Order: sequence, then structure tokens, then C-alpha cells
Amino acid sequence: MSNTQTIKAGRPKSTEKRQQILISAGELFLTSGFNGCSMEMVAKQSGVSKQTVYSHFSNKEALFLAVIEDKCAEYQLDDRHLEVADYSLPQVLRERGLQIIKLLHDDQVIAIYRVIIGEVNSNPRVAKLFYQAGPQHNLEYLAKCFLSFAKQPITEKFAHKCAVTFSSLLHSEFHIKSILGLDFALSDSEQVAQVEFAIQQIEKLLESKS
Amino acid sequence: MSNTQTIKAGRPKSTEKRQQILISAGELFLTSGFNGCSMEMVAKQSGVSKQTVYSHFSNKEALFLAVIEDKCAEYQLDDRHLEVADYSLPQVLRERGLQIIKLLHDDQVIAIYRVIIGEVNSNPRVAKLFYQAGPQHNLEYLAKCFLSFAKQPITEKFAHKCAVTFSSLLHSEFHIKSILGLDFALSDSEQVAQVEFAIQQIEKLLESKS
DNA sequence: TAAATACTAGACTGTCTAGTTTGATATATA
DNA sequence: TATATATCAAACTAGACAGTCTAGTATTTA
Repeated sequence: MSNTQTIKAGRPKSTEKRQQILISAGELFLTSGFNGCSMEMVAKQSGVSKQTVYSHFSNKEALFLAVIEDKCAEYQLDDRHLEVADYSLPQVLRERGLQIIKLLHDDQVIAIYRVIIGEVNSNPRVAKLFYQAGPQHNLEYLAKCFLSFAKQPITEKFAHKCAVTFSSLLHSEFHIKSILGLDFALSDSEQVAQVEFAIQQIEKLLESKS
Repeated sequence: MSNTQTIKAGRPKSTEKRQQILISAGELFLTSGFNGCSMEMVAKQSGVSKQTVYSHFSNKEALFLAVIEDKCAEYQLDDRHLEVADYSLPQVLRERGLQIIKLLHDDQVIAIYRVIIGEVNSNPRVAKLFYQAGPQHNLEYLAKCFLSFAKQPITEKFAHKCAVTFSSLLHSEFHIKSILGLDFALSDSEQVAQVEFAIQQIEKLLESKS
């Protein structure tokens, strides 16, 4: 294999400019949507010429994809519960559950959902990428937690069922409301209550299986 | 009050044409999105001149709103369980639950979610209208069913909690997957199993309260 | 210094589309 | 029949925007 950082003659592309373009495009895409923002606006907001935008990203779709990849990385939750041996299942669910609810309350995250859904027809690949990096990864992680921390040994399939159920109960009704731009925000105490409720329901599910 | 069907001189607008425009615009909006279809395309597909489209709907947004209102009416579920006295709660939930899951599997319904979410920024009013006519109405109806058919008397608040929980369990993970354009479809037997699972969980919830 | 590439500013092309206008024809009421 | 409105077809306006091109300047390696 050749060097990934191929040495080229001439002036190198500025990574700062690339980063600035990604940041500005992120802001614009997430507030105005894919169609609602032009390459002109991206260039202006990043303090860069239009040609520079095109030199870093071959077209608008490529820029969109890069922005979404960037956002997925930025909003990745820590997957560190599995490494701590002396956690109990409720503790893990309590912590992770609250993290998830907080994430779903973030304006940027809601905007990502919205803009990706708005582009499903023209950019199905982006939707898949987002789903895998976000919701799916999260479900798989929850399933692993159930497998590791359940008192009774359980099957992978049942662990996944628990993960989906827990996740559904967390999302409750507020998630779709948030995406639809309606009033939805839970207060801090409501968020905690929602997590506790989900944990209770999951414990009943686990009991009925043992 | 004056007559709603005000008599006007001259040739009256054709209700058939109006209907045909609504149908064609519906197809186009739902398959290509709001930005993905032009008034030109709507006119052509309805076999009508562009001017006629504008004579029935003052602009593209008004047409969009009319289309969504139309679709909301078209996909309204029957609210007839409440009128039947000798239903049991599980029976009601079984029937209504399956109706809901079937509805969420309908391509048109999924497309409606998608196009409305894609237009939230520019048309928040449409999103609200849709939510009220669809998800919210459904939750309220479920809550009424819980109030009417629960064996033990329950509070309105708890009935609502049951409705939201039942609904969340039905939507499970497949709803967001469907909106994101990913593989999601449950087989008939999986649909039934999902409903039964939700009912079981709800019964546990009701027991723990009594 | 020479060759190569990045970057800028701005003009430019080609296309698309919401909405209007026009002038002719059709269909309703009185 | 006279009048009012609907409908059609087609041209038109006005603006937006993705992507290209140009010509000059800046920065890098060899």
C-alpha cells in the first residue's frame, strides 16, 4: 500500500478551510435544509470562495454526505458502560437512558433527523449511514448491555427485544413530535421519570422471562 | 348566514377537475416531495392547464395543504370501538393495534410523514395539522378506550400514559426505519406478535396500578 | 527559480420553476 | 342573447442556483 498522505507538489489544501466549510455547511443544512441553502451561501458563510468549496467537495451532495458523517461522529455517545464490571443493569440503563433522552432533546440532533428524512428520496444512502451510526448502533450497544448485566443469562434475541422495548419506551411520543417541530420538551424531572418508567417496564419483562 | 354554496353567474368551477388536481398532486408530492414536483407537472398529470391549477389553488403551498388535509381524511381510522358495549379491553387493543400497525406499513402514509417532515421549516402549520388529525387523535382515542374498558377505574392521566405506552410499543423501531426509507416491513405474523406483546406489557402496567 | 497546486473574485452558462399574462373558446345564469 | 366565469395553450417574467471558467495571486516542493 502507498502512503495515505500522498506527497503532492504545489500548495496543499488547507484543512482549516475544509473544516470551516464543514462547520458552516452543517449550520446551514441543519437550519434551512438541503434545498434551503445554496453553495453560494456556504462559501460566503465559511469566508471562502465558491471555487474552494468545490475544490474540497466535488458537489453539493458530497458536501451533504460529509456534513452528516461529521455530525454522526460529533454526537456519538460514549460506549463505556461495558468496560465497568461492577455496574448493575438498572444503573447502566439509568445512565444510558438519560443520555439518550438528552440527545433526543438536542436541537441539532432533531435537525439532523429532519434534514435526512427530507432527503430520503434523493439521498437514501445518507439515511442508511445515519441510521447505522446512530439508532442502530445504540440498539446494538443496549443489547450488549442487557447480555452482560442481566442477572439471569438471556439469549441474544431476547436481549435485542429488551433493547428495542427500552428504546421505544424512552422515545415515547416526544421524539416524533420533536421531528414534526411541535412542542415536546420534557423537563429534567420528566426526563428522569421517563427513564425510571422504562426501567420498571423492562424489569417486569425480564422477570416474566426468568 | 348566507348560503355556503353561493350562486355565482357564469360557468362554475369543475369539482371533478379540482378532485383530479388533488389526486395528481398527492401522487407527485408523496413520491417526489414538495420541491421535487412542479406546478407544471401537477397540471400535466391532472390533464388540466396550469392556469386551472392556479384557479383552484392560489399557490403551491395552498395546494400542498389541501393535499395533506385530503390525505388525513382518507386515512382516518374508524373510531367505532367505543360504541360497542360488550368489548373487552384486550379485544379493543388487539383490533385497534393491528389497524395502527397496518396503517404504519402503508407506503402512502410513510410518504406523508416524510414529506411533511421535509417541509417542517417552511410549513410548520401543516405538520401541526397532520399531527392533530393523525397521531394525536389516535392517542386520545386510545386513552378513551382505556378509560371505558379497563376493569378497574383509572384516572385520565393514567389512561393517557397507557395510550402513549401502548402506542410506543406498537411503533417499536420499525416506524422510524420506515420513515428513513430502510427495510422495515413486519410479516403478518410479526405484526400480530407485536400487538400481542404490547398488550401483555400494558396488562402488566395495569396490574401494577390496581 | 521553476513547476505545480490552492485560492480568490466575479462573471458566466444553462436550467428550472413559481407565478402572470394574453387571447381564444366553452359553459353557465339571467 | 348578453354577461360572467372557466378553461386552455402558450408565451413570458423574474429570480434562483448548480456548476464552470478566467485571470490573477499565494504557497508549496524540488
